[in-house]
Amino acid sequence: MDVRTLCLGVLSFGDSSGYGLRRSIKDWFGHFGQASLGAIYPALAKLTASGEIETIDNVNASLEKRVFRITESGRAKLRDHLSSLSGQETVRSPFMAGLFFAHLMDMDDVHRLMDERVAELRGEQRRLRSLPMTEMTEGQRFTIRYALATTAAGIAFMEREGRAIITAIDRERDSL
Amino acid sequence: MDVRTLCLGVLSFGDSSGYGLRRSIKDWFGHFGQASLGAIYPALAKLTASGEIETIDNVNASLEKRVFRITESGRAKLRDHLSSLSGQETVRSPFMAGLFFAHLMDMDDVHRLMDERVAELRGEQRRLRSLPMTEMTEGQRFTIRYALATTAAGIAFMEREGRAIITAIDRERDSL
DNA sequence: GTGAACATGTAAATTGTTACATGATTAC
DNA sequence: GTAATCATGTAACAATTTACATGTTCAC
Repeated sequence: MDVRTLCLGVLSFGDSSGYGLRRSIKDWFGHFGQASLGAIYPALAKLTASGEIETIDNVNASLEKRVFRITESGRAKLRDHLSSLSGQETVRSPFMAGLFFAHLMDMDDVHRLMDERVAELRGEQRRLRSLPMTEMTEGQRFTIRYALATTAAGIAFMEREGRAIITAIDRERDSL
Repeated sequence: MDVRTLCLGVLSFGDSSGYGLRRSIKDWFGHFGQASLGAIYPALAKLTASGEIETIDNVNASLEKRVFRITESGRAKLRDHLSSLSGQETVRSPFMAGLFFAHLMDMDDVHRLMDERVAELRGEQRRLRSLPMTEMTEGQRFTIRYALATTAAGIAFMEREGRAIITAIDRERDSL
């Protein structure tokens, strides 16, 4: 899902500003997509140009804030995108990349990388658990439970094998 | 990890052609990174220009094949990259995106998406299990076991809740 | 008053995908 | 002979990150 579709997705639940979209994408969609502000604003410009979203009148004149609303045409486009989705997931994991090459790294860096990963996983767990599950659709809850299941598996694995691997890598290095 | 570093990573284990790199990245690194041919060839050109890799003499003259080898400078650069890695992982999951918006989709598409996801997970499991674990370093084995743990959790979740969610979404839709 | 968070936008640079274009080798 | 796989490379296009540039509002 690209940034344009991510924006349409958030807006399908309610109006938002560009800045608000960044928060929403991070908070609600963090487990399946991400977008930075520098990508969101141009995306909103394109969506406006193609009539998929529109700006609604600004109540607060002092604060320069534009609030966007999805149009019927935008909803149709969102539906279109959804029907052509695939089950392929892409993962970019600097953590695993590092460990794959742990034999080339300082032990301190390996250690730091593992600590950071555990912290990330716990943060992700916290984020997912803080989402308002009761107000969500079945599908939304499903994705959160799915993400929680894999996150929990990651944490469990790190707790089970994290400490041991550090000493194992260290031992292995001595023997090489 | 960008494509350049991915290429250096493969080459740190042995010489390879551009085409061979694509296979290796897919087969060994599929759980933490990916690269297409259209990205690999330009990356190799840049790495050659900066002296991080070099072409070695071609045995077979009829087949237009260039074999690359990492240089000492390339190994140093790889080490540099590795020491600045972070624990943050980015996931792009059209599958979860789709389910998050399942209330806007055709039931057929939801069904297909789930089938595709399970097939992907099983394929990933097969790939990971077919890797030559005994010939690997501790760190490499760790990443594979980690990836297998999260993949297994995904499969288990789908088996446990996959069928139920389809009927739940359908029921929910009727009630809206 | 000061720092965090809110708020918008642009631009350079990089990065990457997909498709195009071409041809050899291998296994059936 | 024909399909799959091996093999290289370019180019158009799309997408994205990071940094720059600016200003407001809110809570302490």
